[in-house]
Amino acid sequence: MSPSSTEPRPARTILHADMDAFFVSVELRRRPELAGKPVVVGGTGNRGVVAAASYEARRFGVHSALPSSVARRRCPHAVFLPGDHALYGAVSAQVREIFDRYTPLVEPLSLDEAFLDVTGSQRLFGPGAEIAAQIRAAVRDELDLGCCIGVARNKFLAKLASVEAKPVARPDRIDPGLGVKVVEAGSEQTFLDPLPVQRLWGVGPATLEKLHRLGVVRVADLHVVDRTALQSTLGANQAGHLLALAVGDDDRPVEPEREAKSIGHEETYPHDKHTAVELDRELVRLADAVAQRLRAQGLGARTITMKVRFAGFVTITRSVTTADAVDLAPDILGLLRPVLETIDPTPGVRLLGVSGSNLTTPSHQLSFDDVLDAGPDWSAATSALDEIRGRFGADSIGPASSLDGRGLNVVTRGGQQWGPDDER
DNA sequence: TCTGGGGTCCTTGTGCGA
DNA sequence: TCTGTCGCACAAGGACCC
Repeated sequence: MSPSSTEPRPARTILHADMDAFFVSVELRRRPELAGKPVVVGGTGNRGVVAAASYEARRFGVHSALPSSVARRRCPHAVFLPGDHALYGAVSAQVREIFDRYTPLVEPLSLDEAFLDVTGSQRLFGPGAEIAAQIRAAVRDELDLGCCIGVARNKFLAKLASVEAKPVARPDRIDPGLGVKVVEAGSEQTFLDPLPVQRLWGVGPATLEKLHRLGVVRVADLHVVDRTALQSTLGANQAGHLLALAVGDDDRPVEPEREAKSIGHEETYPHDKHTAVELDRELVRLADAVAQRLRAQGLGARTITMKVRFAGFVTITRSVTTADAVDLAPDILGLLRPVLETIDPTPGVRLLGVSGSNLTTPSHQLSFDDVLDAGPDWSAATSALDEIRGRFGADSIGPASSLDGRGLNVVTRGGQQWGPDDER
């Protein structure tokens, strides 16, 4: 037990801001004629998924992560847009500027969500609910976008509150929602108890199934469940986590700067790949993309992981850990090629991925012995590569062995992030 | 209906040295 | 020398999040 757990914690005021159908709302700013219509942003191919749906599309059961093919069936008259990640990133930065006016403690969760700790801002701007209203007004007036904000004493409650503040699409109408929802001190349990248990952070389909078997359907059920059974079903860690959330306990701080723990790329192909030659070509592109991002952040990876998803959706990962961190594509390839050779591609591979973890500073500085050794100087060649890409764009140059007549680099953010186009 | 891409965190199993 | 155990690091996979 840490000393702090026996002392009363200072009360905090946390906001969770969540943009309304963010990607769709950004698209509507440049295509206002689509306002009021079902609009879906996401993968356009048959293997894509929905990234965002307008509330008009949600009335037909279209939601994020739904396969695009299903979305088209449910709402054939919707307008489907491929998405523009670069634009969303730029608008997200503008939203962030508004948040920054109210507190330096802003923790982005994604392009369209953030936590704000406004505990120290209230003397200047008023209570949390007031700050939330000011932020909403600024986002609406300056950026022509909607957002909902939850206000509570911690991140977990604030996030739940923002969901309660959101508009709701029903088959016959769209309820506009509260916009701002405050969970007042002392009312937390009344707020939590009736909620379905899957609203707790960390309860997905698998955990929900286990909880249902224990008779836990709502948050209130966690107060009376047999704790031994809960622990043996979920493990002590997850059981403790859920019991704490069920009484509204969450002391995680708002962290403005979080360091990445892994950097990776993966790609689903419109048609399965069946040969080692094809997979090797894809591996070259992925390794090059990951290496490029590692170098851009001044990092190297000690662990390199390859992910393979077969036609039947069975997914395996294989990783290699080295003493020295790598940030060059040839080094990553050198580690992964022997692993790839153990994979039988004949059943069909639908996805290949490469990621680096155990991130640290790279260790490819050449020693005198390396220079004497007549091997290729990948470090110098890669620096030149990065410079060319910096000046002429990411597609301007790439490894020749990755060429197959359809472009040089992997599809990165801004491309088909939500699945492949059918023709690719 | 058939499942993206970017991540994080946790659990379990295994190998190894003390 | 053999065996058991403990702690640690790593590998692999699962679950979850947006």
